[in-house]
Amino acid sequence: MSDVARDAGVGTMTVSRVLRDPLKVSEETRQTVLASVTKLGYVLDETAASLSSKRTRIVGAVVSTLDQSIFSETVRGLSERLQTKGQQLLVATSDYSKDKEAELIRTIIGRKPEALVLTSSEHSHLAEQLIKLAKIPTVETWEIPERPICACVGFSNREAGRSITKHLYETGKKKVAFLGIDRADDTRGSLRKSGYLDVTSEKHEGIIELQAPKAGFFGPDYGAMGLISIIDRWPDVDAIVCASDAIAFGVYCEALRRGIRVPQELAISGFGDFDYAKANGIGLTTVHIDGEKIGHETANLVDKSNNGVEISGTIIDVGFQVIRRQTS
Amino acid sequence: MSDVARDAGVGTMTVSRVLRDPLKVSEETRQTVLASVTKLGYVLDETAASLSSKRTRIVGAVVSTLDQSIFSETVRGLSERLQTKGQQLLVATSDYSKDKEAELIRTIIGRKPEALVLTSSEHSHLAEQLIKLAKIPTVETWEIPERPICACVGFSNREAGRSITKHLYETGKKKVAFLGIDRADDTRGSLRKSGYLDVTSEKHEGIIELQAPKAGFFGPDYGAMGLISIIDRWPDVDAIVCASDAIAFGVYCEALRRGIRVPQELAISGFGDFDYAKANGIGLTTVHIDGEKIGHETANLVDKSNNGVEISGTIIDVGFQVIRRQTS
DNA sequence: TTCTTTGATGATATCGATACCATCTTGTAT
DNA sequence: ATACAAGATGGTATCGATATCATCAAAGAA
Repeated sequence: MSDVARDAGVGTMTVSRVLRDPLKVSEETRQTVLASVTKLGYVLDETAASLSSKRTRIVGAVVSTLDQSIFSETVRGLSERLQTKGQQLLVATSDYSKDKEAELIRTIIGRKPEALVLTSSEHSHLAEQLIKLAKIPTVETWEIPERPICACVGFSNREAGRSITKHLYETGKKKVAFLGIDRADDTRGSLRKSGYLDVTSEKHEGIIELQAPKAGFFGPDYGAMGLISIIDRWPDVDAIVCASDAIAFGVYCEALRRGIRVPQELAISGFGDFDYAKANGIGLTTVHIDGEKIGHETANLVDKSNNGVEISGTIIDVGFQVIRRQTS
Repeated sequence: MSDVARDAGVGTMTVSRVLRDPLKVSEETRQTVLASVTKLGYVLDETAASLSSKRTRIVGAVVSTLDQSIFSETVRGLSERLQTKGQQLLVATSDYSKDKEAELIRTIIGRKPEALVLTSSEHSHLAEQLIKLAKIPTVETWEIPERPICACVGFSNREAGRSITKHLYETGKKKVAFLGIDRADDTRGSLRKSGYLDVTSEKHEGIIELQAPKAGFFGPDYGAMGLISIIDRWPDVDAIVCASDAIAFGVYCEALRRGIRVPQELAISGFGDFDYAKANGIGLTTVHIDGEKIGHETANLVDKSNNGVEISGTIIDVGFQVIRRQTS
């Protein structure tokens, strides 16, 4: 920066102002300085700026996974909107592990982010402690926790589970099963299951929870496998609530292969409403979640917080929507 | 840090060593210091550390999109492996725009990343200039550019386009069309088209390139729309090479709805081999790319570069694989 | 015994920007 | 003509770690 200052014949503070707060500098000086900046190809060092100003302009995010489109829409929405506010996103993936999440949070806190975004709603004790100690505004997403750490943007996974299950019963189905993946630290998944149980409680039609991910195994594989198990154990099941669209997709494809008529013989519902579920895809009955909106609302909260607004306690419910398509 | 030093009764340098290079400190002192660290909940300030040591431990990545699983696997593989080396990933999405990419590169360079990863293979002049001036080791991915900026990890999209087109002809198809999306700055997509043209050149069966993304329009929608256009213009087309799995997916679903028999009446091929294309999904004939491997190899290169190895000129070809499934 | 080596530790300058305060000019009100 | 406000600019301490060099003790070699 002092090179630029020398070249332009001004002090470093003036250069700094031109780049950060141009209106505080006279039009003439500004032009001279900008000329030197481009001439020398100077790029401001944000590392030094962060240290000095105590504004890092970094927002940290720990997401469970980026593989399924489910969170990547949120990440995109978030990142996109943060960029317009001059903030940047530091992303890490926890693979649905609370311990890994805590470790990542520690690392990220070292960067002194101005906010932290999490896609999980339950955290290890260590993680919560770290966040509190660092006093970083935090937004939990994709669920509304009973006792949020700070703010949250999400919806009730349990209520969503209830709604979609009710829907299947309302179409006249009698034996509705649930198919999910049993991941130790995936609270949202089990909340959806709870929702299913709320509705089906006494009847207890059938629940299959496949073991946690095997290497090289994907949503559709679990769906195919799950359908086989269910038919095997409860031949009279006539509808399946799946914990995700990816699983539902597998169930649907396997049903097609076996010549099972959907939805006449078997109704299928998913969760998330990804692109392939939509009308021009397989036409899957599912629960629509606006992942991008979650990202946008989160970015708005972060921005508010940066402007000095206390966001702790804020709860934004983006809701969900049961969408009936051809599989029910 | 001086708080910790005081609490432990040592100098700040000793605390710094305990955290960065524990072997340089005696066992006893190390324990005392670590005790103070946990007691005070101290987390090292990476911002200050970066400024002082000139090692930011940040790697920047500008990806075209995170929506389609296509790049997110790469991002995951990259991020995962970088984390084990103590590096963190700063991600930004360019939405397939060269100008936006250049702008993002400028912002990221301000963070003084130790390496830069790009998913596009063609860049604006400004972007290349910035990278060269900043002298940041850069890895271009998902293609092997004719004249790489520095290093690259990818494969030949054109060759892949050729292979999949050949495959369709070899199954006995006579009229093979191409269906893609016309995005101004998507070089990889047009390389695949070139590959198709290499094989089909004189016959020129038919090419449909739909207009660039409309809001709320997704891969499957383009596929459905594209199939209709193709049938309309060239009723005798008996195979379609799609520029992506998402498009192929839309074509397949639309074909099902119209009662067109796949592959007897119409063969369909995709590109990418996403989860839903696999055996337990729709069983799509496609070109398999190991996105995660691209991420891993890229991380390895970045690591080498950090250890002083000059990576400029390195070309890693991860290849591709035509996979025949039920749609051809 | 003396000299050298090795390991552990500390003092201090430094990284590159910005916060804060001081200075100086110019314009306007009295 | 004087006083004062407002705008433009610069000097310097500072953010919190680390690089570098200095110091000192203990161990081993001559």
